[in-house]
Amino acid sequence: MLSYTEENYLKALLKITFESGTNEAGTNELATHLAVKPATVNDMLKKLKEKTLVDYEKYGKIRLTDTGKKIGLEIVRKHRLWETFLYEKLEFSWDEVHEVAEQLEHIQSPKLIEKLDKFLNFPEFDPHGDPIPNTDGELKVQFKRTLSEIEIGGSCKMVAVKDNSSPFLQYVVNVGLSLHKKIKVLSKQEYDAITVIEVNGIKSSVSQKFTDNIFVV
Amino acid sequence: MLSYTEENYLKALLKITFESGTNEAGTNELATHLAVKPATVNDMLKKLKEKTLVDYEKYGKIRLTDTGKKIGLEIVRKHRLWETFLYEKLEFSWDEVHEVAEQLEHIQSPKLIEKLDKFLNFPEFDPHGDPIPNTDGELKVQFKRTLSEIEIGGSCKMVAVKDNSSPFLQYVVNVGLSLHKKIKVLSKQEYDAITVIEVNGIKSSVSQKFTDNIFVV
DNA sequence: TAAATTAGTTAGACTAACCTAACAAATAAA
DNA sequence: TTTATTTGTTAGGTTAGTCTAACTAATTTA
Repeated sequence: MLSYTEENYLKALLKITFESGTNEAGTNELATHLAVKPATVNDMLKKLKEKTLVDYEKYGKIRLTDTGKKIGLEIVRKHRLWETFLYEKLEFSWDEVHEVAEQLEHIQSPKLIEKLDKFLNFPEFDPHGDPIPNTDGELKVQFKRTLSEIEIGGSCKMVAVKDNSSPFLQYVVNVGLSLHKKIKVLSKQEYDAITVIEVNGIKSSVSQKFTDNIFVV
Repeated sequence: MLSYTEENYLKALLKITFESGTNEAGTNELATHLAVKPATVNDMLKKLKEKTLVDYEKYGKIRLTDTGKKIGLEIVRKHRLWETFLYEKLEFSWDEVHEVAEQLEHIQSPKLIEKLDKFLNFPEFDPHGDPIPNTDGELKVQFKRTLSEIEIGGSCKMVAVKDNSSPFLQYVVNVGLSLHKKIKVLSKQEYDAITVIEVNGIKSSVSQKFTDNIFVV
């Protein structure tokens, strides 16, 4: 049985290594992610290595072992199922689900998660469009691009967000967007990539930062 | 913000002081309840006193302050709402809900509890028949007696159980009983108080220990 | 390639929650 | 009312997870 803290380290490592593409992470990087000091991470890495959850050598890169990855994915599964529950059943808004799910993901009860999954009718994606790993840690990968990649005059459908922070999600809601909404790209400035999009007939000008964080198909 | 552990101390104190009738608890008593050593309780009492959650003097009795009681009741509220959720929505059985609710009761999110309460349609009693405190810590008290107090030939309706342990609850299910079921008391041995009851037309012989732990009206 | 910067490590310290062992106070029993 | 028992306290120690400060290794830049 892992502690709350150990679980958080695995989850953060999963995120970092996945996003980096290289499957590797550094001490400082992980420290920043977890909002602790590098020295603290160093101590914890020794413990995680001892438990064969990570692979790492002094001054080397950090990698998750298969077991570490599996446990990390279980936590992600729990997190995303809880987010779905909060959003669909308890009427939480898009930007409120994450914080509470951060706590709920640590509840230890395999039965609870199975039952919750069933209660939610085995969802494949959470309210942010992120795939929910199944019991074996497998997840549906959907082909997707960022809104930035859509050519002028093109149309697409929003399927996920990259940034899960409240300010961003509230901004998304403000321009009339939500999951599965259709977006038209009307124009784009050469100079600063400011893009004019149309959602539900309403036009908005958004930045590159914004379009980079919207996933579409 | 209280720690998980501090919350458990308040909850245990609420239970002990309520059940004793005197509104007081002792160090050893509390230690037994929490499965820790008296020395540990002693340390924690100093901290709780510092935070004005308990009243106590060296070698004296432990009493909850109004604040301590209020917080304790909030935790009981959360615990019982979660039990109701697990039982009614996720099809957990009677004897499985407690353990998971012990974890869920510590999730910090007032909004979550409000929403859950609404989702469950503002229940007043949990699956064991225990009253759920409202936002102000008030709870519906229902007049009730134990099954032991019912005279021979009498009838009654089960409204709650006193013992929440799995073995007892499974036993209750085995004799065909559940909340709001009608019970007939057919006979009772003078010598050892073995009682023959009838539920749904099925007769069972049960001990005094059993009848003491069934609440009826 | 030598100096500067960044990344990672170590040692030593702190807090919360627990423990054991020894002791003191209060209560019950002889 | 003295003794025995139960109950509660204290002192000192442990572990997990955190920190700071000082250090070393690796990498980047001039």
